[in-house]
Amino acid sequence: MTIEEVIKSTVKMDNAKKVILNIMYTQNVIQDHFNELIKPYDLSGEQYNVLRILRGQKGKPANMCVIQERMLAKTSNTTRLVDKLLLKDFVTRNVCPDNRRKIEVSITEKGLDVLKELDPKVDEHEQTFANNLQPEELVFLNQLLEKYRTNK
Amino acid sequence: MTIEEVIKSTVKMDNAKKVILNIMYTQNVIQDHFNELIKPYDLSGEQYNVLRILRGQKGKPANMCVIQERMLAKTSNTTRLVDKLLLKDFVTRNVCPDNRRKIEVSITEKGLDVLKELDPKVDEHEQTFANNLQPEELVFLNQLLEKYRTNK
DNA sequence: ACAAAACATTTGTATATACAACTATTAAAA
DNA sequence: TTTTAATAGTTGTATATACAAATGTTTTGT
Repeated sequence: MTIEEVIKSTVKMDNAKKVILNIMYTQNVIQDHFNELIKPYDLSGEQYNVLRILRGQKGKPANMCVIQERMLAKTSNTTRLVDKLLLKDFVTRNVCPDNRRKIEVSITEKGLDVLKELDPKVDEHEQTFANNLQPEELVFLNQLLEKYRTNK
Repeated sequence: MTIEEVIKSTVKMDNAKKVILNIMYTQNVIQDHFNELIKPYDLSGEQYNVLRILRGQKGKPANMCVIQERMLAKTSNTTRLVDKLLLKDFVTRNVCPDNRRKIEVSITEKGLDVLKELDPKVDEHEQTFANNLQPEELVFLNQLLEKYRTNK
């Protein structure tokens, strides 16, 4: 389905406009698909993202600002995302003893278990889309997107 | 900047994962850039989107469900978006005389004026990104994204 | 040592997203 | 014709996004 069909556009668009819409819409499609996947786990997409970042720390706790800078949506409100994860016992939160401005956030066993259970489903989610392209096309798509973002 | 640099990833990712992150992140970058652009106009991105759809009707009013299906984010709450636009006198809203379940939404002169003022800035926004690619690359990027979405 | 600046995080407010429940109206079935 | 089902839109609740202001802590400058 072309982007014109998706938004039922009557007028002709130039490629600059089409690319923007295609990226915005594709992101929406991916996100909707992913939300279906994690819905039974009482997690939002961004909460999942935070858990992934914490697991990536390999035992080392992460400060709020470290989490922030590793997230895709740079304007997310990390405090409140961590609040939600705390309520579900997926993370712990402690004041850093060396610098009391900082907060140390760590993923719990329970959090790791949820991620482990989700791992194969997330892989499948990624593959479902990726399978539509040839391996070389995937590489090229990454290159084009990175080039498209130059200086932004 | 590669997507690994953006999220400061330490571990190696396969291309299926990279593409998802690249699309999600690129969408974020585009949106942040666009939000900067419309901030002075007291419009959100989705509100702007609704106005664009209404202008595309060329005088003919649009029902709520028509607006809904033309939006990129298919789960947006059209009622409340139109509410906000009404408060700013950018649209009118009337019950459809033929079918009282339906609502007819139209863009006002004031709404058209805002769009007209924004048009060159939006074009520039689109070009800023598009200029990073060659014309053929733009075409190819569109094709890859559309193929990537196959059956979704 | 003290004030000012920088830093890390939290809180408040408005809007948006996601989704389920609800109301009203029209169309279809019995 | 009365009930049932389908359709169109609204409202409620929880979460997320965007951004500014506020709080508390540490660092820097004098």
